[in-house]
Amino acid sequence: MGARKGPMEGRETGTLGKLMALLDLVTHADGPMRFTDILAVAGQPRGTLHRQLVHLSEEGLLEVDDDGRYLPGLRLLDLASRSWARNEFRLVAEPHLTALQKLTGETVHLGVLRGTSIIYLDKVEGQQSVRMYSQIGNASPIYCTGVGKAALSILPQARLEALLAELEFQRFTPSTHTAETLVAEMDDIRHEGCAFDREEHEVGIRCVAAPIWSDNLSFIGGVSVTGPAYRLTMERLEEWSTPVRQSAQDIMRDMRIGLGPRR
Amino acid sequence: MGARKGPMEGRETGTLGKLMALLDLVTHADGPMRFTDILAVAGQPRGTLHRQLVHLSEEGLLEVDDDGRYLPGLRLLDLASRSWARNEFRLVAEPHLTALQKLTGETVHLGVLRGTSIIYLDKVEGQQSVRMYSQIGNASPIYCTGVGKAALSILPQARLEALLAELEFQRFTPSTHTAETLVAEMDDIRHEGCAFDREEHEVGIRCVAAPIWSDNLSFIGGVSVTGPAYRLTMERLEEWSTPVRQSAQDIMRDMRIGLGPRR
DNA sequence: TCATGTATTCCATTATTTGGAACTTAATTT
DNA sequence: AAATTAAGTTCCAAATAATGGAATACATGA
Repeated sequence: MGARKGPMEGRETGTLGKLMALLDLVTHADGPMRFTDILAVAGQPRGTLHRQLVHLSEEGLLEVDDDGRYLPGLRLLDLASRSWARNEFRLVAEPHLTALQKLTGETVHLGVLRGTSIIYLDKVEGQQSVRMYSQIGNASPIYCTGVGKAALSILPQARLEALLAELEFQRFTPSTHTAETLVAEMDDIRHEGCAFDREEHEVGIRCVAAPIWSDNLSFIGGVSVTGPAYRLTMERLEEWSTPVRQSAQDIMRDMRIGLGPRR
Repeated sequence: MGARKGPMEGRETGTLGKLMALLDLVTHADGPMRFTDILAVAGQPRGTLHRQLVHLSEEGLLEVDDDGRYLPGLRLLDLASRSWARNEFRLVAEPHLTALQKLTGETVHLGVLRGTSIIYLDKVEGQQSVRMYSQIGNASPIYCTGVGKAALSILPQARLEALLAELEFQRFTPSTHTAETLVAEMDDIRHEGCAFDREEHEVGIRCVAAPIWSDNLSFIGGVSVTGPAYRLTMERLEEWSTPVRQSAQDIMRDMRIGLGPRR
């Protein structure tokens, strides 16, 4: 296949890139990893890997438990809490998310397109079930979430195709899209101004989402209302598409004010 | 003062250390920074700084807005959400935090000692005021928070002194401790098994906290109940010191089970 | 004790980072 | 519009840090 050396050939971040790849590896694992476990999958020589792990640990990006196993470090929490607290999109959207939650009584999400994933930036639940923070920061597939499909719908054709080419479609439920059915639905979404998730990511969960974007498309996201299928019938979902679209509009309006005249 | 080259001389993390220092600088700033702003404070030559910023941005640790200003990147959120979701201390403690919140009706915090700060790992509020995630991940001073003082109280003398030597005492309220008054209170805390925050960090906020530690002191943290002074009279706080201490005990018991027999 | 799996250190070689200066681009003034 | 100043980017020889194979230390259990 192709003569290129590998995927992501453009990325040249030197030492940092290698260290971040390793950090990702350990962070995305199911549990703590011993040195040998990492050695088996990291494809680095012993000496190199050892020094890299020591450096990451000394910086607090990884931690070593009493058994010498490596796991994600708490320094990441501190860094992320600042990233989150200062995110302008989230700050502007917050009151609208709360209002939408009160109106519908269901869970409201705010997400943003990053690469080929949706990253959730905020979540407002009704009967606060104590599970705060969860979900926030999670990277979810773009092709089977409401926010993801809404985001796709406003991409210009070229960028859409480029993105689709990078996707791998995994089947989560019987309704999960394939490349073909996803493309087929795009026109509907563009026409309606909102996207429905009909149990495409998780059985028993439905959602309606509307896109949010900046004038120059330098960023694209969305807002959604999510809930169990027994409460969120398709009729109810249609009904709520109006307030969801309205929320998206309101957030966009406030962002323009917030940013002021460009320069 | 002393002949050492600088603080943290032991840390030798090469390229990573320099990049993380830069990441911290931008992340801890009040707002987005332009290249020149960073240049003025980073103490790095133009060429070097530029490449570092490009590398951090390509990895998603920083982002560049439409005006070319740098701010914390969302990659941090993804990394942190995994660090948080998998944190064993937090997972074990969670049901106990919820129980304690229900019993007292006030806000419950879980924190862990990291260096000279307390990092908050979880928070359970009553009338969930929608402000989820906030506070979690925040690094707070050790000498004027309940959890911080509780953690200090179980440190062995040598480690306590080493830590105190590194602290700079900032006066947040009229009741904030100085080095002397803090040391003086230690015996009380050790005797009582819990620490009170008598509006030492924020006027109008009181709290009672109990320490949590592992057998070998490889980790130290605490649990606390926090609330407004008008509700949390000192009598009420004394009353709740019992369930708080009990929660700490329960969490420690469950952690030992969770970790299993050491090896 | 010895055997075995695991983690750490060493150091000559190799690759990356460094930083001053030259260059490009954008914004501001005359 | 041209000139001036400021802001950001690129270049490349020298300095520095990362690499990786092999030797060494450490832990565990027969």
